Amino acid sequence: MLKIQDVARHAGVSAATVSRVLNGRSTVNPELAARVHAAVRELGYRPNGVARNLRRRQTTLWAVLVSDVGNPFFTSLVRGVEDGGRQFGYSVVLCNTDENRAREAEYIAVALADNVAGVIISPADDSSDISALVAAGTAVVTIDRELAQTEVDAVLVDNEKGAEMATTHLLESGYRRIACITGPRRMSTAMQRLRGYQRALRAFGLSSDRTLIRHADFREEGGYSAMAGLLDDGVEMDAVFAANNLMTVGAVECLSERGVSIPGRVGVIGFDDIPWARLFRPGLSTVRQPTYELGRAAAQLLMDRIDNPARPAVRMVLQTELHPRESSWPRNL
Amino acid sequence: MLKIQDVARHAGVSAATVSRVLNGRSTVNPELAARVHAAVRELGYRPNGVARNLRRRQTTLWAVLVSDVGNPFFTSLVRGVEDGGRQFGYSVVLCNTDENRAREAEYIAVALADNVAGVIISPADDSSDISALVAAGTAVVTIDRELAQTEVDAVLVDNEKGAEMATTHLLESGYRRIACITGPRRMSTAMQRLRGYQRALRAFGLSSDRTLIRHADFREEGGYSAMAGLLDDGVEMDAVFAANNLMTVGAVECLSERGVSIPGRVGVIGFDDIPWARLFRPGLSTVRQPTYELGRAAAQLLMDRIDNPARPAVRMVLQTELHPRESSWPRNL
DNA sequence: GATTTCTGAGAAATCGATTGCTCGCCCCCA
DNA sequence: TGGGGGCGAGCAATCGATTTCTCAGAAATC
Repeated sequence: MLKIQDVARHAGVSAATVSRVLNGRSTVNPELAARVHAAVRELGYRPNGVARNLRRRQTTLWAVLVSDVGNPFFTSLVRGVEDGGRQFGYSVVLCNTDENRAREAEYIAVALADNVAGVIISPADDSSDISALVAAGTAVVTIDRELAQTEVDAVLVDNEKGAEMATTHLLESGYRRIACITGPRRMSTAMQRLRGYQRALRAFGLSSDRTLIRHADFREEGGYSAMAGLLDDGVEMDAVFAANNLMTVGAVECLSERGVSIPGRVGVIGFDDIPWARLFRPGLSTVRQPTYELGRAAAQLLMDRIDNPARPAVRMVLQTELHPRESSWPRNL
Repeated sequence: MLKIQDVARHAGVSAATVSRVLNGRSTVNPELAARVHAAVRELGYRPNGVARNLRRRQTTLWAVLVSDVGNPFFTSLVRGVEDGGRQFGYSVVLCNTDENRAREAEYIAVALADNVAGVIISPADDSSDISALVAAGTAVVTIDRELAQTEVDAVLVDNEKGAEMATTHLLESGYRRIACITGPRRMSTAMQRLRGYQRALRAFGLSSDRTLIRHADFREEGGYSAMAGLLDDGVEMDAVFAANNLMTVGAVECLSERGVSIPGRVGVIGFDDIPWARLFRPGLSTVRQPTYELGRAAAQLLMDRIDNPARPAVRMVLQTELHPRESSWPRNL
């Protein structure tokens, strides 16, 4: 591989000048600059990024930590981050944590060792430890989920409002005994969506019934077994609100397997969209989150933070959209 | 940030010794080693990866270039690569090329500048230029698609066989006028799947009819308009084989929009699985590719290649699986 | 007991770019 | 004409770890 010295020699200037020409940090005699550019072109020189990173004490790398790109929610979010990153000249290192605190800690250690310029993280739970990043002065943006302790930039959706919309939609469609399958107690999104559900019931003059509420793990199996539990317990219900996409799918699978007709006997709505939900049988009603935009917004915030480490933390909240489909078809009242 | 010198001072040894202890490349007096370890623990020292990378002239980074993680095929594949990479101590930089040669070239340039240890690439087309990588001695594995010119490791699926299976399945289910919506002519997968389709017809004693064959772009819109074209042209057909997941979805959308019943009037089967295809209306028949395994295999091959740059190129072919569902329900013969 | 070999630790070079410092040169003004 | 100021280019230090080289002291051999 060629080094800057080779270019310098070829152009008859010093390495410093080559560097200055390539980085444009200071004025250089146009004639010398032209010679440098010519030399670069002729030799096909490409600066060694690692050396540059060492000297600058900054890389052009971002780490994005999510539980699993396999979840369409994160797929689209990561894509948003990547597009944003590319626009600003950063590459994105993909880190799947599988909601595992140890894995998360490991990736944070790698991010620190590799001197990444910034980290976008959807914390495994509300007490995930990002203090090492903060201490090292690495730019951090949390996304989708909130952190209890630390004061960092956050990009969120209005979970409470979205869940309220979903539940209200069911209520207005004539459903009255609405079950709620939400996520783990230690996850901000799960609790906010539960609160939205309860608020909608209250606003409708209904009291919330503990037996209708289940906490699962935000995974397909979790949704499936929570649904199975509701059925097995003989809980009286005519609809279910599932607090994320995978659990919605799990719940639907359980219902179809047991021959419970949707929405005939149980109406269904899920938080977060599912790709091609309209092609499902029945078409699944969902509350769509702006997943791609979430990623783009996080990228923008991270960039801002890198440029201005001192600015106060921002909390950005995006809105959801109701997509009613057949699974929550109005009841005959 | 602490440096190796600080640790050395704290432990009362030289920096070289600290390095040797941490990397275990040479024997060190156990007592000194213990002191070093203690110092590392007490200070919370973490080696600077960038400096290490510069000196070693090797990073612990892989780049994975795919057209779009948003496509469930690549999502799962990338996840496989990431899991494999993590196992071997590599982080994965995600690069979405959107089938765009310029974008691809850009990412290759970045990979080169950043000295990544290896690249896993699904080339945008069969003449994508990876010569710069090869020239620089970077380990490369192509995945999913083949390259016409270069001799590099490749992980593929048996596209021809899979397409043949799909088509034969339709034939055996009583369909006779089978349309084929395949991808661009410059993509190996598209051509192989088309050949498989034709082989199945031939084996069944049917000649292949040019009007039944359409080339689209492997995207949802492409599938949609190819399907629309077939209908608008009044082509006589009773089934359609779509050569990838997104085009299958597009074709199905077109059919449902126009009220063409599946499989009543047109049977459908698609190459490559779709998440939750069984929940679609109707359940979509597919040929499943082992996407995650593809990624894992590529990771393994890349690792092998890094360890042994001289070994001859390997071509690994994985098999597909037929998943018949309602959309290709047997015809009344 | 003297010489050679071996072991292991420290000193210093190295990876390749960036950047602070120095210095020469030119311009301008007194 | 001499001195101050400004600009631009080169030298050399620097980023922080790894690794080669060197050398002291212990062990081994005759």
